[in-house]
Amino acid sequence: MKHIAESTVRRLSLYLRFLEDYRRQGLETISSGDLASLGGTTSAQVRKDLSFFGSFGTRGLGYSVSALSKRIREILGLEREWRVIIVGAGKIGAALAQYEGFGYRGFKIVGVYDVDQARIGQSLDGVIVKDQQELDGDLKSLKADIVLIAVPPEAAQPLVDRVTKAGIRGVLNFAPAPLHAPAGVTLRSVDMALELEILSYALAAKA
Amino acid sequence: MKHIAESTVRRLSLYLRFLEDYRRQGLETISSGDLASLGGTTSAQVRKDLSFFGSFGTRGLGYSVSALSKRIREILGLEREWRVIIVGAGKIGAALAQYEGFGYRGFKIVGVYDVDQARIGQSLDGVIVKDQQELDGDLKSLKADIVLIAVPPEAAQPLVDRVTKAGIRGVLNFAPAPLHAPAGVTLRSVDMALELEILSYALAAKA
DNA sequence: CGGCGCTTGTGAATGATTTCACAAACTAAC
DNA sequence: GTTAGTTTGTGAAATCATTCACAAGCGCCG
Ligand SMILES: NC(=O)c1ccc[n+]([C@@H]2O[C@H](COP(=O)([O-])OP(=O)(O)OC[C@H]3O[C@@H](n4cnc5c(N)ncnc54)[C@H](O)[C@@H]3O)[C@@H](O)[C@H]2O)c1
Ligand SMILES: NC(=O)c1ccc[n+]([C@@H]2O[C@H](COP(=O)([O-])OP(=O)(O)OC[C@H]3O[C@@H](n4cnc5c(N)ncnc54)[C@H](O)[C@@H]3O)[C@@H](O)[C@H]2O)c1
Repeated sequence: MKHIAESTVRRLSLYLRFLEDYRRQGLETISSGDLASLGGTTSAQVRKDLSFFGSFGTRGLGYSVSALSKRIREILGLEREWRVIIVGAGKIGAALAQYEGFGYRGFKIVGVYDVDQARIGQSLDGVIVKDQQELDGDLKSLKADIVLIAVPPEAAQPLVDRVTKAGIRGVLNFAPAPLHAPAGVTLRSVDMALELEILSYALAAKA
Repeated sequence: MKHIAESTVRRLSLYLRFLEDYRRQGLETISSGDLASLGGTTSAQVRKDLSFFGSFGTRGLGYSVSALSKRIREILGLEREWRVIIVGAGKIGAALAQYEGFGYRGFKIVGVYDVDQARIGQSLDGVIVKDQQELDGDLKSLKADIVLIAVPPEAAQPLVDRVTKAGIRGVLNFAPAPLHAPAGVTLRSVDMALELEILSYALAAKA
């Protein structure tokens, strides 16, 4: 398969949301134009995105909501369950652990870890916070696929090294630190302060 | 000024972090190669990014850490303070309200709002949660520049309409909903479930 | 003070992504 | 069954972003 741009994958994920809204409304077909106006893009963009993976539509009609949902789910790897571990049960880690938006798409929180004795033992939405010393063993025994990093920035790189050594191939980081992972590991970062700075740039540029 | 790509702005913001690390270490100059290896890009990319705004370096030597920091701060609009209001004092809203990473860069939380009587009156790191009925008036009296949306998805679009009507021109949204804002308003969304789905795609594509 | 070595700044080239534009394929209506 | 009206799928064109490659500028050393 040819390399697919991240922007395309991001949009596919959005299209899936819109498809689910349509399904909830009982609609059976959707056109590239509909998907485009919901997603703030163009119909040509939608069709091009889908065309990388095949042709799923019916000319004159559009796309079957259920068939396209299913296909996008397959493309994104969402037909399976992904087992997720959160490290750092502080403010953001706790919020993530209790976030319903993950479970809904097949991301299951199977463990939460911290160093702080005061936090260990706490229950976060059914998951008990465990001591980070148990992390290395649990990564394997719990068959974790993905680790979310919610520890202070200086603890983030050692943690990446640790979990990748244990075989983890997907990491989503929330600490504002420049991280590096070995080849074969996908590491993404969400940086909220950075998002605000981009907003700041846009606002400052206007004035 | 020519239009600057978001990817460039995002990198500038990263460079600023690295410059601050260098300053903390007492280093006075930094080369495009240094910035590049910290940021996982190339030295040509760094120089090109900076060249959109002028030429700040010294050939043979590199960039003055303090002068370049200052210049990037100006470019990003970070010499001033931005007044931020958070709407939704739930799990993520509370975490954001208490996040130190914002204040550090001149983003000051001046108010937090909710509908839930149980949450109103709570103190989050010094800021008292107020009733959302007071929001419209406070947006002006508190001179807010930016609103962070941390309410359930269905409440997000009405909120965008409301705050933009009150004159807000910058919105950072955390709800997984497709939002639209009038022209002149910069609206960005952070969507964590989407980030996990992109990760899912990458992991699934490998296997 | 002259030359060496390093690093910048930037056009030109390449590569990636988006948009355009239209033939082909289908539905629905009559 | 024919036709009018849609909407897809996709090459080609246009735009946007990154990388290349190198002349020019500057510090430093002798
Ligand atoms: N609070 C937010 O809204 C927010 C937003 C964006 C990013 N972040 C980032 O997320 C990270 C956590 O932020 P927070 O606000 O939740 O801070 P926090 O201090 O509330 O939580 C950090 C937690 O990590 C734990 N920890 C530290 N080292 C650890 C280790 N080696 N192993 C396991 N656990 C460890 C601490 O005990 C603490 O409970 C920081 O890097 C922060 O910059 C936070
Ligand atoms: N928890 C997370 O980690 C997380 C992560 C990503 C995104 N989100 C998104 O952020 C939003 C909030 O999530 P949460 O987990 O904090 O949920 P939550 O239920 O804990 O918080 C939502 C809060 O918003 C308040 N609210 C509802 N309508 C309001 C209105 N019109 N005005 C003011 N306040 C209002 C509620 O009273 C509640 O306190 C949701 O859209 C969610 O999808 C949450």
